[in-house]
Amino acid sequence: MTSTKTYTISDLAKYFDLTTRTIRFYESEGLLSPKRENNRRIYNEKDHVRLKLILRGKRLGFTLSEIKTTMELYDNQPDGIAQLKYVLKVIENHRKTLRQKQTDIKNTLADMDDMTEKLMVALNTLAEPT
Amino acid sequence: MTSTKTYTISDLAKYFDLTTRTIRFYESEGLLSPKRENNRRIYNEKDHVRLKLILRGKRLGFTLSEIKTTMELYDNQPDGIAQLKYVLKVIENHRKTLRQKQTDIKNTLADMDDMTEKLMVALNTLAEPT
DNA sequence: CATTACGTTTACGTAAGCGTCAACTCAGGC
DNA sequence: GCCTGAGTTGACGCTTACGTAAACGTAATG
Repeated sequence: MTSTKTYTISDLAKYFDLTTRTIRFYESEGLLSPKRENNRRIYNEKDHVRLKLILRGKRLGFTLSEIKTTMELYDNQPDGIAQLKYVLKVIENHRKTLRQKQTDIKNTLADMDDMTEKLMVALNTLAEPT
Repeated sequence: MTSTKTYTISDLAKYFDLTTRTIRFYESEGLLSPKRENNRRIYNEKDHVRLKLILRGKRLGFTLSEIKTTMELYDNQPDGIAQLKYVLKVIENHRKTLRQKQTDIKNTLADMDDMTEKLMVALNTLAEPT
């Protein structure tokens, strides 16, 4: 038994705090393709993971079609040498994008630290008048 | 002389690799408000910095209205104690969001490393047949 | 059997982020 | 005086990522 856990659409909706509408939309965009049982969608572990990855991608600011392209890239095991090299290149580009985001975050956090300090000083001088 | 460098709209467009349309759009959304000289927009250093911050926010996946709200928060020095505490709270929330993004990036990079290794192995076995 | 809960598709609506004319102004060069 | 280049304000169009309502099916429950 390879742990064949399944989920209904509302199971997933609750778990990820989404609406069922959203999940169906992701399917219509080709990001998910669950099995059907008399027309009801049945999701398995793989679908669960995919949805998790979709949301992670969204939090990072990627569009659904970018996320789709990436997942397809990872899904299809490339066969030829050219294919393999191509995928490696694409991944390297993704790495660059993510590293850019990392420095963006670092800088933003630094700005926020500055701001926080100034605010704390202002708060202290207001809260403790001589 | 406090270095009063100024820019035209196309100066900024070139520098940040945007269209002038985009810059005007940001202004119409209240994110920029350059001086005018006989109806021409004149941008100064502060505007330059703001635009840089806008783009950084965009790269991190924030909407323009989120970016606007944040910049307004940072611009207006809060006066009352309640105001100060409120701003500190908001900043703390932003920090949480950014930290979430940081772990998202870390996980994604780890996934990409896994993928890269598999691809390299496949590439080697293809490139060096016994 | 009627209700309730949960699911389905189809279709229209909307906000965000610009692209793309159109129609006009204004300063500088020849 | 005319052209050209750069700037200006509308206004319409398009895509993305869903919300929302309509109209219906199915399964379990009292």
